[in-house]
Order: sequence, then C-alpha cells, then structure tokens
Amino acid sequence: MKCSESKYAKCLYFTTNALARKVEKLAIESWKPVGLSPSHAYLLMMVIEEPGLPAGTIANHLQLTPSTVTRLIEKLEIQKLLVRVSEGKLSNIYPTTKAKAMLPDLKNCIQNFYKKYSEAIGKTESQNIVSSLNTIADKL
Amino acid sequence: MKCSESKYAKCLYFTTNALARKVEKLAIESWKPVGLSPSHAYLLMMVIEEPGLPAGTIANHLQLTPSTVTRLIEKLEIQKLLVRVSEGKLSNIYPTTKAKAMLPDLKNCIQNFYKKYSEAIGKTESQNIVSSLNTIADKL
DNA sequence: ACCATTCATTTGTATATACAAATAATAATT
DNA sequence: AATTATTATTTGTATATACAAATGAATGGT
Repeated sequence: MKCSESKYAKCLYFTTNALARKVEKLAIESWKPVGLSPSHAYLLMMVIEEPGLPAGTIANHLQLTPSTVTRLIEKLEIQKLLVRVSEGKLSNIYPTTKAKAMLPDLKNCIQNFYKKYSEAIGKTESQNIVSSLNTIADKL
Repeated sequence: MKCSESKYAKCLYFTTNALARKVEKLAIESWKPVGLSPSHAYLLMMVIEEPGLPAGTIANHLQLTPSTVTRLIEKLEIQKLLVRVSEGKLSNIYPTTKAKAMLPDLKNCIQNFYKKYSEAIGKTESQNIVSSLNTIADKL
C-alpha cells in the first residue's frame, strides 16, 4: 500500500514516520558494504573529517541525545574505529587509522545513497524537500 | 542547535530523521493525557472506528511491519483496550468498551496535536509539507 | 579554601521497531 | 485426497533511541 493511500496520510505524525522509515531502509542498504548502520556511519565520517570532536558537539550535529551518541561511540570503539580521549569533562573522539582507511568506502556509500534517492524522487525535488524539511524542523 | 545548522542539513537521511524525532516528541506530549504512545493511540483509534480489522490491514495503513503491529496490539490487549478474535488465519481486532469510552479523549489529543504543529509551522505550510512527504514516500 | 551550581558524559532502564524463523491456516497442484 | 505452496500472524532476537539518574569536572560565591 502506498503511503498516500493510508487512512492517516493527512497526518504529519504518520507521514514523517513513514518517510523516515523508508529513507532509513534505503540508507541501511547503502551502508551495508561497510557493515555500519547509517547513524554509525555518519558519526564516523564526522569524526574522520574533524578528529577530536567532543561527544556533545557530535550530538548537536546529529540532533541526537548525548546518551545515544555515547552508545554509538561505544560500539564504534569496540570495532576499533575510534577512541575516546578524556580532557576535563569533555570526551574527545578520534578516528583510528583503521577508520581513516575506510574513508573512501564511506564516501562511496554516501554517494550511492544520494544517487539512489535522487533517481527515485528527482534531483531538484529532493533538494526542495530537504530544504523544506529543515525549515519545518527548525520551527518545531 | 537548529537542524538547518547541522553539518548534515543537506542530507535526506539526516533531515527526515531529525524531523521525525521532533514530530514524535510533540506527539508523545500530545498523547500523554491518555497514557498512550502515538503509535498505540493511532492503532487504537483505527480499531475503534473500524472494529474487527485484521492485523495485516492495520499494518498496511500504519506502514508498519506485521511483527511491530503484533507487538503494539499485545500491549493494548494487556491494558484491556482491545481483543483479538482469530478467524481462520486472520486475527481480527476489536475495541473493548473501555477503549470506546476513551474515544472523545483520543480525539481531543489528536486535535491538540494538529493545533500544536499547525501553530508552529503554519496551516497551509503544514498541509503542503504533508502532501510532499506523501509524494516522496510513494516514490521510494 | 570550601561548597553549591552548572555542565558533559555515562549508565540503568525502557521503548518502538525490524528481520528472520516458526506456526498455522487456506489455496493450488498433482 | 495428499502434498506443496502461499498467506497471515506470532515469536525470538537484535537495534537505535530516549529519559532519568549518576558521575565527574569546572566554575562562582562566600
């Protein structure tokens, strides 16, 4: 059944969740080659590009709660992809060489993901939607 | 930090999730008076309005997997808000009188939810976004 | 110099969700 | 009629996420 055919297609709660789940699915598929969930992948890329970011900053950029970010980091630390370095009350996150070596693969995955959804919904359409999603999210 | 200020504000994965979480939060707030999570509330309303719906139909309309719907139903059954009636391989879901008595309160919550987000993002704007979300979700 | 407050992170716990496998019932094929 | 395939639901298990409470570190006031 198409989303728009659902009983609740007119409700923002329903539509945002339905879309988020579909996008999530596409993203999971896209990041399978590197064996990471999308959230883990985004976090990792962020840290590779800016080594030493404190956990809190990561949480802000990913719009996740600090506790969630701690959990994501824990897992990546177990996989030896990043390390925590305490500095006062901050916890600065650094990528390992293993992680840095993965960067090209990660970029490939994200590229692939963009390509998939751009093809499905159209390039300008997808840029438009992203910008209105931001506008709305900012207002809530 | 505003969503649009995030490093990943241009990525569909990020924006849909960020928005979904914000909407979820608003929804949770709105349904607190009846002590139900938004998903449970939507499922319940659906069944009150159309008693006897099979679980699969519910899953279709809510765009959730059958297993998730089973779990939601289980919980509402424990709370004596609905009952399962097996009919062949179908599992038809009926609201209890307790559930039916809650309908006005449920409608109140949903009303309140609509009001909150309409006020935050504007009435026409919210209608527009809902319709483009549907369009896009259908294409993915 | 101590204490209270604030701030960043982590832990304990709970939740919604999904996938894969199991079950159970109907339909189809031989 | 018996086996096979399909379909609807449920269970087992895993995951990302959040909230509230706990910890640990810095800061401000007296």
